[in-house]
Amino acid sequence: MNIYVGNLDYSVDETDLEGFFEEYGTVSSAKVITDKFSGKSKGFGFVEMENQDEAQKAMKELNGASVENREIVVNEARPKKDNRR
DNA sequence: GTTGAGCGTT
Repeated sequence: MNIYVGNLDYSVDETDLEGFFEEYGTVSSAKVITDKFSGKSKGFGFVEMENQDEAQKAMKELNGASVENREIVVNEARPKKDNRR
């Protein structure tokens, strides 16, 4: 299961992301997208979970969750190669 | 500051 996490605060990194999702299941990988030139976070990231069941539960629980004064958005990720900017 | 690469680049 590939999960998109948006509206992240810039202070949130992939370690934090993984921590959030680990509470609901096994995280195979977590990533926060950062601008390669400026090094700034783009404010979104991705989490991959092995168990789809847990992934959905995590999405449900974490979507709209407040972290660092922001409400994060969690849903299934889009295909990477098909639509990237 | 919202869907992952990277060249040049922000």
